[in-house]
Amino acid sequence: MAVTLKDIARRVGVSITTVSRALGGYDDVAEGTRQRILQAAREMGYRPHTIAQSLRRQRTNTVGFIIPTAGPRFSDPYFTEILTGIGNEAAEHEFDLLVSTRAPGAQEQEAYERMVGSRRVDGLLVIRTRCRDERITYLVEQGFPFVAFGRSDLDLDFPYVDVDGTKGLDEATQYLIDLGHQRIAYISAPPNLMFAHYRLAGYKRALERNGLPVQEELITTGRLTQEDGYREGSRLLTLEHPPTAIIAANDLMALGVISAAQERGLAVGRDLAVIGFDDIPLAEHSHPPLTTVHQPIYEIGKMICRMLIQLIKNEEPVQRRVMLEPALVIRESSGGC
Amino acid sequence: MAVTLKDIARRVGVSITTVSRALGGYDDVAEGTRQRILQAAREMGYRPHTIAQSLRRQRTNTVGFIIPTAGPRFSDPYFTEILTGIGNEAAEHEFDLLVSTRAPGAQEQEAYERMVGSRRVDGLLVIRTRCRDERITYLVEQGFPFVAFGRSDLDLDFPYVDVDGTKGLDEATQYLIDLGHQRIAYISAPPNLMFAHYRLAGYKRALERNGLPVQEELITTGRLTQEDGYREGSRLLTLEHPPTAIIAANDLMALGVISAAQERGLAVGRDLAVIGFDDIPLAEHSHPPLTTVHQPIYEIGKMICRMLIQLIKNEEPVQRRVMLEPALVIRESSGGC
DNA sequence: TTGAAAGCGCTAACAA
DNA sequence: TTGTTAGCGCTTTCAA
Repeated sequence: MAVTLKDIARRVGVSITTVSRALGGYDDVAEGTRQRILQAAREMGYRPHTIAQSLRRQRTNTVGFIIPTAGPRFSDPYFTEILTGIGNEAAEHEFDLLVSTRAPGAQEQEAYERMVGSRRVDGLLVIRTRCRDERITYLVEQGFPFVAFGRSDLDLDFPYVDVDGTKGLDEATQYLIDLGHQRIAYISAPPNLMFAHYRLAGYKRALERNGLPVQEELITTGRLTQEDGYREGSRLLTLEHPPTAIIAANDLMALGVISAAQERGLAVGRDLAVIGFDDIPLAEHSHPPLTTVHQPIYEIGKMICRMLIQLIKNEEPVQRRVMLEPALVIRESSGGC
Repeated sequence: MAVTLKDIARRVGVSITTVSRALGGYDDVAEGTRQRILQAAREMGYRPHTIAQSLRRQRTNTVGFIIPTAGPRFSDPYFTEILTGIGNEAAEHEFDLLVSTRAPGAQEQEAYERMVGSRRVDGLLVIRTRCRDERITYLVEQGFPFVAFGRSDLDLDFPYVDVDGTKGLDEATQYLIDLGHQRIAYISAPPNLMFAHYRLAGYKRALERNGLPVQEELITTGRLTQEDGYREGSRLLTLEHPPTAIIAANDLMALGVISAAQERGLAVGRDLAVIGFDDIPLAEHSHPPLTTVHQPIYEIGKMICRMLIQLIKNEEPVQRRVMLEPALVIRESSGGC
């Protein structure tokens, strides 16, 4: 059976209260008593009963994270990386991490309501913000602490971290234009995702600034999977006037584009330039290595988790709205190096 | 403020106990009373306080999962997929999922002790079993419920699910031999992982059965990353007598091998055959599509989670030791189709 | 410096 | 069929 404060109290011959105080690090315990209690606790292998603490303190020391998965074979490396960041940061603060996996939709919303309503977590992490994001509306409405990765189009004030996708895509596009490309295609993300618009805007802005036409036939959409990148890439490459460069809204789709190009016997980097977004580890070791807009995914995971914990502890976070600069990482898939 | 049983009791004019019983679905509550209670609960938006329930019932309805991450940029798609399986199955049983992310080592062991000791979870999921696996020794010692993905070399009885890696690699190797390959290299997994040995044994068994020599220079090891696959692939391909086929212990390394081969101007599937293991979604859409030994990762996640929940609920699981058959999925990277 | 007592929200044994 | 009581393990007043 597990050791409780009661057991220690009985053994040392003091009250439960005193044991609690000694173990809690309060200074109104005589030094001798404290020593005896600490030693007994150590010898008996005492561990606080987190659940009991939570009930009493009305704080769970747990953050919740509902991963928006897309079907069973969902496996975007992006999520593992951000989860690692979140998990490691939580551990540093001795917070636990409660995870749910739900596809966007009714069940997902239910998961949010469950986590909030059951008071199992002190706060939530929301990633991949969406247009008119119901998760955010709900959490703001409930006054429940949360931090998002991504901005929102709602007129609501909430803490978030985001990467300037407009700037990232502008830079990527400009880079291709500087290399002489005139027909640059873009595979966008599902339009319900906030970042889809920012990135698309950056692509268009760069074209317009350089006096290049924004052509509808060169803009398409995929669901962020390698499969969709492959399919849309194939489609673009079989156009009557195919593009000489393709940018994808994320790396996974860019890798799909590379497959599509290679299947057609094109040498990526020479016959076709390809650029992605995210800089997942896979990007560096693809063939050819993928030029991409880097966002520090692991660090972002740590950051949103840290901000949330500060919020929970009522330490005002240093910054409520963090905007990070993306960085174009030039590798071989874009040619010109 | 959150609604409690007390609030409902006061409003309906009955005792807390009666409310608890009505909501708990017991049948010793008068139908009229029950209806009034249910309605009040609905109207007031009652949600049970999970933490309080846990403390009282001595059951958390939570399973723990400590993900063995390898560094910050850790992003094996394999883990997202198994996590999705675990998470979805847990949700079906109304169990929560507590996740930690720790690199194998002292901190990881601490995480196990913390989860067990703090009584935050009713059971644990252990994946990627290792030789003399300390996690398993500890959990068996503690008598703590857990289910593993992978066997162990310890003389201990515990429930697990595994895929017959020996058979999988035997089949893959035999397939290459049947295609006429004589020099087949193998990039193995870190030897502390249990599956490394099973798979290696399958490779050797197939060679020996066919009277082919097991050559040390054709057997090497990588840490399961694409980067290591790339590096070891490059090394193998620059041998004086390079292999005509390379099998990797997982898909990520196989993808690295493909990159290495393509960099050298080799056409994978024609000049070099490559086979992986896992069948991550990425494998299907690589260029060329990767021949690989399929294991149903998502289903395994669901299965170990289901078994654990049965164990926790004291329903004896149908099977304590499940061995799944792998299936060779032939695509273009191995040629011959 | 210490202890008694109350109570977080819930369940369950027992009594009525 | 319902209510009273006790208590899960802990923290935190308040009083001594």
